[in-house]
Amino acid sequence: MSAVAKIVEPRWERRKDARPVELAAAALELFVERGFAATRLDDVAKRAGVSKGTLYLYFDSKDDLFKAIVRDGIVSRYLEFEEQMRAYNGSSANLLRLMIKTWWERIGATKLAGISKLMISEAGNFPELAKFYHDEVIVRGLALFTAAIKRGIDSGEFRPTELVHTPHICAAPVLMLMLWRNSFDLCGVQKMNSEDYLATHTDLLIRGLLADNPYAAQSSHRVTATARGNPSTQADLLK
Amino acid sequence: MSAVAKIVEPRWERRKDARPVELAAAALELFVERGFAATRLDDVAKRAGVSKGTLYLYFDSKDDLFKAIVRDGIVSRYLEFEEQMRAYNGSSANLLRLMIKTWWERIGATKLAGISKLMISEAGNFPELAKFYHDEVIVRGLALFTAAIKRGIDSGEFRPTELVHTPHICAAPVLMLMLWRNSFDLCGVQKMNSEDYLATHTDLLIRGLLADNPYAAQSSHRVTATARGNPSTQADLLK
DNA sequence: TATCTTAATGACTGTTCGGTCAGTAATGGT
DNA sequence: ACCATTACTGACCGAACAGTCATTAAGATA
Repeated sequence: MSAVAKIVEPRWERRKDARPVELAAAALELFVERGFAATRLDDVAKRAGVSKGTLYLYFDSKDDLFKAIVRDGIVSRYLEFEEQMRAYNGSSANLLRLMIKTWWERIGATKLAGISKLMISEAGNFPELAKFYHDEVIVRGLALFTAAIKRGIDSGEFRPTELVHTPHICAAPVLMLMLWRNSFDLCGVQKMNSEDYLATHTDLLIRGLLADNPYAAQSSHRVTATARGNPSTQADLLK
Repeated sequence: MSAVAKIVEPRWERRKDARPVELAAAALELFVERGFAATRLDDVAKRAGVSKGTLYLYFDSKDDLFKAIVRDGIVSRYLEFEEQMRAYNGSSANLLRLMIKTWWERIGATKLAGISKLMISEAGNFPELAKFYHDEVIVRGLALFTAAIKRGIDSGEFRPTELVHTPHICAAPVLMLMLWRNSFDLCGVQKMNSEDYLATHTDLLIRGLLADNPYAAQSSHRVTATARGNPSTQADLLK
């Protein structure tokens, strides 16, 4: 009919390497939005730009897809993270700031944050996976906080504190923010300002931990005064 | 056949009033355990001791059942709670302690705590319900914390603090504990000690909030020393 | 250009589960 | 004791969806 040369688009491309990660990314998004059971694999495939059959070339089952997302979603990033924290040699208060900041930037603010919502929602249906996540993600994360606090206590910067639950308390507000952004934040409710929220948390936390000798009191003032995003302080954080 | 008088058990009883609450209770348990979509209404009915048909006499649909649970699960308890907090006239630190303690006893430690997990999981699928929950439960709860903190600041007991996010930080660890007990706690992981966890949280929080003048410093010491379940302090909490 | 390998498709199947309704029996009234 | 009312049952239906597989075509090889 037309004299114009017809560019024939191929109906699909072969992209053996890219498919699994694209499928996992699409699945994570939908699982977090709708929940595991309520997500249809046809929709996952569609979002990844393939057919459902393709999904089954790379994952054995819906469960397998879920497990794959959790298993290699977070664990991989830990080694580097742990090393970085161990190498830090500023004050313990600033180490805590750095940890929370880094956690937020590398995980909390990304799509990966949805995994924590997923695990909480589905722990009952995947007990062995929940155990894995607990041991490999939660416990290791808490250990970092424990080490940082202990470091502060040993140096006299922090007052002696119970070390079993305090790390949980350090993490809880960050986790809640991650959950919030994947639930209420989506639905017509005014959004949370992550930066201010975390600054408030960190200030309150450090103030709660500091020993109250004259030196600490001075330090406490400095921390409070510079907490709300003072650039020089922010720069200091990265060593 | 037998000479023994046969007691004929009725196959079922008419209990028009009890059914809805029993069904809602059974549904809440299963929704929290397995998630909304993964829960079969046959199982809900079975756990409530009725058939699926009966469920549909009292609830229009699965969605309706879910909404009913959320709507009249928590809201009803608020008036009394709010009044109690308004009437309190001890120190603001102890008001905060009382709030957290009461929240935990009345909701956190009960089956109702599961509702928060449910709402977080299902917010994406029920946006209007999430909005309702946000406005009627979360905002009102945060308002109580806001009022308590403001009270402390006005009296000079607490240092001046940002009031938008701080209430969230007060609530986050309690909420996390509620979530934890309905997810990881179930699955082979060592259980959290709620009492100690909350004591640690409260101590840290109050220490973070207190103004650091001589009086506050003294008070701060007292708080830390008596925090871990000192009976006299615990008794004082109830006015 | 012809041939071969295999990534990708999408129609199909079996099952699960939300929702319905005709029938049954518990109970209150007379 | 009989009837009228209605709470409750459970077999049934149809839609939705996880998982399969025979077929198609992209693109590598020579």
